[in-house]
Amino acid sequence: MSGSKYVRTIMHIDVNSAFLSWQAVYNLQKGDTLDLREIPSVVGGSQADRRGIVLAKSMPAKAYGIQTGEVLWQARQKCPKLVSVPANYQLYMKCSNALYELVKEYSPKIQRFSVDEMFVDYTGMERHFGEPVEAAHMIKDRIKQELGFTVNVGIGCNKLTAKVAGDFKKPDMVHTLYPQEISQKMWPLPVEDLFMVGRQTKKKLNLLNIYTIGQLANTDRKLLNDKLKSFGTVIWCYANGIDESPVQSGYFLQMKGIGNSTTIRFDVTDTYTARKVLLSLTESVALRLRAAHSCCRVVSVEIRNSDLENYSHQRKLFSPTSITNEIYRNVVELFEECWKGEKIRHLGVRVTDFCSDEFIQPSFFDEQDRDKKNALDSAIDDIRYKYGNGAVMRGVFLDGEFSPMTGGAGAEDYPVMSSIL
DNA sequence: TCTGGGGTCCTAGGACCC
DNA sequence: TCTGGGGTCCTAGGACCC
Repeated sequence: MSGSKYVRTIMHIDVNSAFLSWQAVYNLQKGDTLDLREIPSVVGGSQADRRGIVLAKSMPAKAYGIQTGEVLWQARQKCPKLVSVPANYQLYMKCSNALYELVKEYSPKIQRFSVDEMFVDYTGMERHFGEPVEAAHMIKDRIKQELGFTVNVGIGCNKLTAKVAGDFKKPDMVHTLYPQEISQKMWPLPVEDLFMVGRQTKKKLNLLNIYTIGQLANTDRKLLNDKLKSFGTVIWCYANGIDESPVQSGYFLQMKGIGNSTTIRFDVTDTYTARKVLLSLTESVALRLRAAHSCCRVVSVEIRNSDLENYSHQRKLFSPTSITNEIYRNVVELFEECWKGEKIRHLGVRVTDFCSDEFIQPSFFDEQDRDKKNALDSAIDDIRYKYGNGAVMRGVFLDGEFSPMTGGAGAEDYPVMSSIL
């Protein structure tokens, strides 16, 4: 009966060193004899393209003090024989989907939280697959045997505690964090181990003499609310293991925004080149928007300059659209309004504030050939789905300097949440 | 010789309305 | 010449997540 002691049983499944594990499994299947997981190795961006950071690391690489997000040349200084392999996002998406398909057998309520994490509502499933810990081991071992990589499974009675439990000792482990275990298992941890407590928040909390999750849990809630506003209340609740948010199965989740951005191989100093990059980004963003059967009401452009400073400009549209050319026209205007003329390292395009594409009321002021433009876009989309993104491209890309479409996962998009609420 | 790319949510300040 | 106040919308920026 212990499985029904609590109102809910939630599991959090987290792939250990996801990108690196997946790459290792793939390479072994391809016939490689070397297992990347067993040597100091990282999945990293290309240094030549100025994307040289560590995206994922093996356990032996971790032993050298190499961290995710670190620049590659620094990582090499820590470990000269470090092996770096490029990222293959399509492969990772396939692995993620395979994981999802397997876990789906154990509950109808699964929330994909990122490419390598998901929440499973196991409430009421005990009669099919046994007690939570038993089932968690079964799921974990099946993933290892059938898919070839390891995961951690955290079990709690809400998403927050399940996620914290999943972060306990790795790899290939099952942990629980039930209410009566919170003070013993979670409170001694440093406060920055709590979900949503990043560098800035850690600094602020330390100034209040809060160093552990337990100290945060036992701080006056009003004081936190004064110092950190509503966010103070959120993390106070988390520190006390309080979280009522439901596991939301994909169908109910709505994308709030779609964006693509890219770091350019060289600093851009002229409008013509910037426009080409922006067009390439807009093509993928608009394709994804249409694939989601949505229109957007807000368009925004982000610039990162060579000093790594970011700024952005956004605009509310007169009427919603999913037409590539309309989005692009706004993108260009926004860019020209906000660019300060410095060297550009990185550009981004994002659309937000969605509505369904079914019943768009064309405004009187809209261009009259909307239907034709929509038809053109969907014809191009069809060709791209059928023959690949390179099958149709704008004339400006013929010189091959930039890809005609930059970024985006396309048809496999699923909502990703950064907040569990 | 140099820091990615995909997201969500919150807040502050200004404009504008009543 | 006194100088309101609540509410909403829009935009920019920052914090956090993976």
